[in-house]
Amino acid sequence: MRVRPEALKGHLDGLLLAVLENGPRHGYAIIEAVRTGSGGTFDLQTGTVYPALHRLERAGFIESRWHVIGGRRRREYELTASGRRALGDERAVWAEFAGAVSSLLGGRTWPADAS
Amino acid sequence: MRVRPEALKGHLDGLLLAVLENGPRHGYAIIEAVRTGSGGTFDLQTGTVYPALHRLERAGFIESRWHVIGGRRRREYELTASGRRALGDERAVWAEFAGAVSSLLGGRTWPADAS
DNA sequence: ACCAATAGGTAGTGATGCGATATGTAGTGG
DNA sequence: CCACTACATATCGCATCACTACCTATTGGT
Repeated sequence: MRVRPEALKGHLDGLLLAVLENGPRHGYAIIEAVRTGSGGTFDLQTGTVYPALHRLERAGFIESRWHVIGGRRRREYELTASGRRALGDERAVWAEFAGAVSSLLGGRTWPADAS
Repeated sequence: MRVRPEALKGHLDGLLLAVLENGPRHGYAIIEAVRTGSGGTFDLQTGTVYPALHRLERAGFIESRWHVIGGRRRREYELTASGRRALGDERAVWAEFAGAVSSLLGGRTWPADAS
């Protein structure tokens, strides 16, 4: 993780949903997709991802099916229709959040220096 | 707060430092600057800001001085040199973080750059 | 006298990502 | 046959940190 760990709080679910938008994946593959897709910025721990996946499944945003491939059990997660809507919401939230932070952080000294 | 509260985690300090870059402010004024500067997205509570300011002061990123203006006590916070460096770090961290999230979320909802 | 706005503050809570740890299979090197 | 590594899933306790709720106090308007 090249950024402070807490920074991800509140944004993880959206990332996981976005990865699953490109087709079903199992946990390990999701971790890799996030790592490569973020250019190495996010290197999630399994203790981060699996609880998050269970949470998303309880919320009805993803569904899972067990597979056994080469004697190795895999649980594949897939976006539900509800999850697709949630992803849309996440994108809107992110756009507003990122816009607000960027405007404050990068914002050149706006003239509202009221005194 | 128009975004989920947890979303701010890990990014608040940078916003406060950025506001103080435009000159010393007291707590209430900081809250207003964040609200207007974020276009209303971030409406911070006093219980959010004051502990954060104390934390930043303990870390040496800001300094405070008491004033009494019209019988009302105000505590004005000011960026230190160390805080200015920290703000630079925060900006770099935010750029990397936002880039990674945007790249994963895919939605090209967020302006590519300035220029 | 009362009340809203301003101004500063603390305590407790809850959500959640992380580190550590456990379990198990499959393949490789010695 | 054993050690080791990579793959794969899972759980638990911890620490962080913003939030809610609450408190005190002054000013100025009604």
